[in-house]
Amino acid sequence: MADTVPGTRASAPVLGDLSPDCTADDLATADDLGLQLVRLVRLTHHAKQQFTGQDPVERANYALLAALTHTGPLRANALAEAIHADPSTVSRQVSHLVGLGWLERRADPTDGRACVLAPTAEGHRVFAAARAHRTRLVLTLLRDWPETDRRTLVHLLTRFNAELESYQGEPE
Amino acid sequence: MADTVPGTRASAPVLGDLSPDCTADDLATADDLGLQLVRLVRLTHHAKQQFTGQDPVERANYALLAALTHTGPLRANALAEAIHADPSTVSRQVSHLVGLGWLERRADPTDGRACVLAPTAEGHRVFAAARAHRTRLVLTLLRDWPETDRRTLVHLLTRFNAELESYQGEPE
DNA sequence: CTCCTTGGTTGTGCATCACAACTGGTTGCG
DNA sequence: CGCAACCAGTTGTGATGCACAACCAAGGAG
Repeated sequence: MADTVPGTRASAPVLGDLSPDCTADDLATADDLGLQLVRLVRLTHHAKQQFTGQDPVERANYALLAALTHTGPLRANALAEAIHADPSTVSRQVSHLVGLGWLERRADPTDGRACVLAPTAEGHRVFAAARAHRTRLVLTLLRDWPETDRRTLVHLLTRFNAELESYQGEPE
Repeated sequence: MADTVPGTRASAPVLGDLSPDCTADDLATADDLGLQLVRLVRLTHHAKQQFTGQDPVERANYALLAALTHTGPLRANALAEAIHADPSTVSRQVSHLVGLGWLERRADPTDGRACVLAPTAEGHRVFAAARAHRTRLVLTLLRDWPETDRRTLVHLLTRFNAELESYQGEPE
């Protein structure tokens, strides 16, 4: 599936100067991984598109609730940073979720201007339901996989995410 | 990193009715995978954001070129289907790429109204460069990984993509 | 009291994309 | 031959999601 088209891959000429100390196999692996990552993003995007409307928790809102349930209550700016989003974006989404009654603004006792954000009981419930829905989908997709493979994928993907995340902190 | 917040996971009560024949471990794995997938999408999205402008090949254009170099020349509709996008979107993007001289419209000999799309030499060159750039990034991210792990990740991710893709064809 | 810092919100504009309506070439049937 | 159904592709329109920047408001230092 990778390099059936001549002149396309051009590994040697184009990629040859990437790093002196990596083999052609290394390059091929990295190249494939890039390919699959792009494909995954496309596929998930498309999947989200299809489920729009039927799932009550929109994608972005989901990220907010997930972050808050993971780390506990956060201030708006901290939340924005946690999900790698702009504070303005988070602000609007928070307003929305507060309007739905899924999120609660509590005054920070230590700083009057700050708001600490936390999911309400209803927020927790809705989020858990959405999460279950997602998990159900994953289970369906992986129904024929041996458990070890699933675990391995999770493990490697987690590590990859960590690499990516830390890289974004210091691109150098 | 997963379930440190009590009351959040709620695997047993919430996810208990997913499938009778899967263990709690299965659930936890699937749940984690869902989490990591969402995280990955977010991270890659953010990364794209940062590189916007410096990379000459925009994300969508990249997908077009990738599909064409993979499968060979395609008609517009076939291309749209290949990348899971709307024909209208593809049409505009194609116009853009043709304007840049990276894509070529050839009349289909078998059907006068159809256009077969193929990258130009320059298109191939630009795409290869972008691809090399991406590969370089992946190599950097995985520089400390053993090669076997990289291979395993690619393998499992490819399979996962295949599952997802075929699932989208027939959601039932 | 004043100025500066900091947390958060709103204004504005851009980019992406899908749905739907439309144009024009193609083929089949009377 | 000519009209009708059809199909490939394009354009109009609107929705969405997001970031940058300007803007308020609440501390805190002097």
